[in-house]
Amino acid sequence: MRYQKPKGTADILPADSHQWQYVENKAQEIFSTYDFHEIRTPIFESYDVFERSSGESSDVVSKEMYDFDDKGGRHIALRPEGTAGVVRAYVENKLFGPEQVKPYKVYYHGPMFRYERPQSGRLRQFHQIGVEAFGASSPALDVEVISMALEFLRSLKLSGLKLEINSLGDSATREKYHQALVDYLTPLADQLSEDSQRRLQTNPLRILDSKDAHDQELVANAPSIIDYLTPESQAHFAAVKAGLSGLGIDYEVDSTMVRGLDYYTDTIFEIMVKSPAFNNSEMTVIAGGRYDGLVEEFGGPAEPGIGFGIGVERLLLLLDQDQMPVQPKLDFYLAKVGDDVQVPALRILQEIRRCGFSADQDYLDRKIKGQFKSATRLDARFVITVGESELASGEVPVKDLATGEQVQVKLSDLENDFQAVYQQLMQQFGGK
RNA sequence: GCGGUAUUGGUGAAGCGGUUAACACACCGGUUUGUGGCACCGGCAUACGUGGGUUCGAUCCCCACAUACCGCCCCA
Repeated sequence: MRYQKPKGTADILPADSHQWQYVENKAQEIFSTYDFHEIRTPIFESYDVFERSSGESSDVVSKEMYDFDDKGGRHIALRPEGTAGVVRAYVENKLFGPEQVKPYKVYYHGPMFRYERPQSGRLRQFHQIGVEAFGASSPALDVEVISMALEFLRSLKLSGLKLEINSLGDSATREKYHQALVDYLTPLADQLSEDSQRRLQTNPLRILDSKDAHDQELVANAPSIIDYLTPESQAHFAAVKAGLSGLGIDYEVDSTMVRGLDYYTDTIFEIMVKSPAFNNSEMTVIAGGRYDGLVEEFGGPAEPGIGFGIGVERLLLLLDQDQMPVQPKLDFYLAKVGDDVQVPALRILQEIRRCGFSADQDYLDRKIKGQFKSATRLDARFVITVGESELASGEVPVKDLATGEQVQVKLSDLENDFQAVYQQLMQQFGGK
C-alpha cells in the first residue's frame, strides 16, 4: 500500500461519522439551553499563544507541540487544546468590551494536535468539544458549567458518572503550597519512586497523582492545598460546593487532583466514567476549571474565565453502541429494466428527492436481481421498478422490502406528484 | 523520548526456507428470458507492510525503516 495516513491520525468513515454528528448535535442542543454559542477559531496559531498559556515548562509545550515554521518564517503551532485560541480571540476581538453581555459564553468543537505516541483513545490529531465563559467570577457560573457538563453526558445516556472537584486557589496560594509540598517530600525523597524523585524537581504537584502504590502512601499525609487557600478562595469553593449540593449533584473533593496546564485557578473539576470499555476502570471524559489570570495574560483586562474540554474519541469509546444511531435507511431504490428507462428514471428520482426523501438507483447495469440485492444492502424501505411495460401501461409496482408486499402506483404521479404516491404508500403499508 | 507485541486478499485468517499461498466469510456472475432467500456452479492475493541482506531458492531467517496495538514518561 503506497500511501498511509500520518501516524496518530484516523479516518472517520461514514459508519462512524453519524455517531460524531450525534454527539456534536447533542452538545449544541444542550449548550444552547445554557445560552452558549459556537465560536470557531483557527486550528493553528502563533506558537507563542500556546507557550504563553500553557506554561513553558509544561510537557505540552516542551515536547508535545506540533509546531513548524511557515514559509514566511513564522513560528506556528497546531493547537494542542482549545482554550488558548479562544482567549486570544476574546482579547483580539475586544469581546471584553462594554457592548457585550457578560459572561460571554462560547463553545467549540474540532481537531486538536499533540505530538505524542499514539495509544488507545490518544491520537496526534484528536478532537475536543469545549466551552468557555468569560467575565464573571460568580461561583454560580462554576456550578452551571459543571452541571452543563453533566447534563451533556446524561443526554448521551452515560451512566456511572463521578464528579470530582478541587480548588487550586490563586497563584500566591499555589506558590505557597508548592513550597510546602516540596518541604514535605524532600526529606522523603529516597523513598519515592524513581519517576517521582524526578518529578520533585520538575513538577512536584504531579507526585500527588502518582500511580506508584508507595508514593500514594507518602502522599496521603502530605499537606493539602485546601489548607492553603486564601479566605476569598475558601469562600468561592464553599459556594461552589453549596451550589452543587443545591442542585442535588453528588461530588467528591479530591485535594490531590492537579492539572497539566499552568493556567488554572480556584475551581477545577473532572468527570469520570466507569466503563466496561476500559476494564471497568475509571476514565476522565471531561476536565475543566477556572483560569482567572488568562485573559490578562493575553493582554486583556483582568477578567475571569472558566471552561471545560471533552475528549471526543474517548467519549465515543464509552458510549453504548446499541444506543448509537446507525446509518439512516434509504427511502426508495429505483430498479430499472430495459434500455430506454434511464431518462424517466432520472425524472422520477428527482421528483422523489425534491419531496425530501432519499433515493438511489443502479449505475452498474446490474440485472434486476442484482438491483434488488443492492436495495437490500442499502436497507431501502421501498423498491420502485420501472421497465418498458410500466412506461407502456402507466402503472408502476412499488414493493415494501420489509413485508414483500407490492402495490401499483401511477407513473404520472411518480413523475409529477410524488406526495400523492407517498400518501398512497402510507395508507397501504401504514406507519412511517 | 523508552520498552513489548504485531504487519499475508474486501474481511477473519492458515502456511514458517522450494505450495497452484489453504480454509471461511463477504462480494460479483451464472443455474435461460423482470424481483431480495436458500442451494448448486464459477470468479475473486503476478502476491505475503517497505527497503536491504543471508541462501541455489524467502511470505517464512537477519537488519533497518514505517505503521498499528499495549505499557512507561506525559496527559486527559
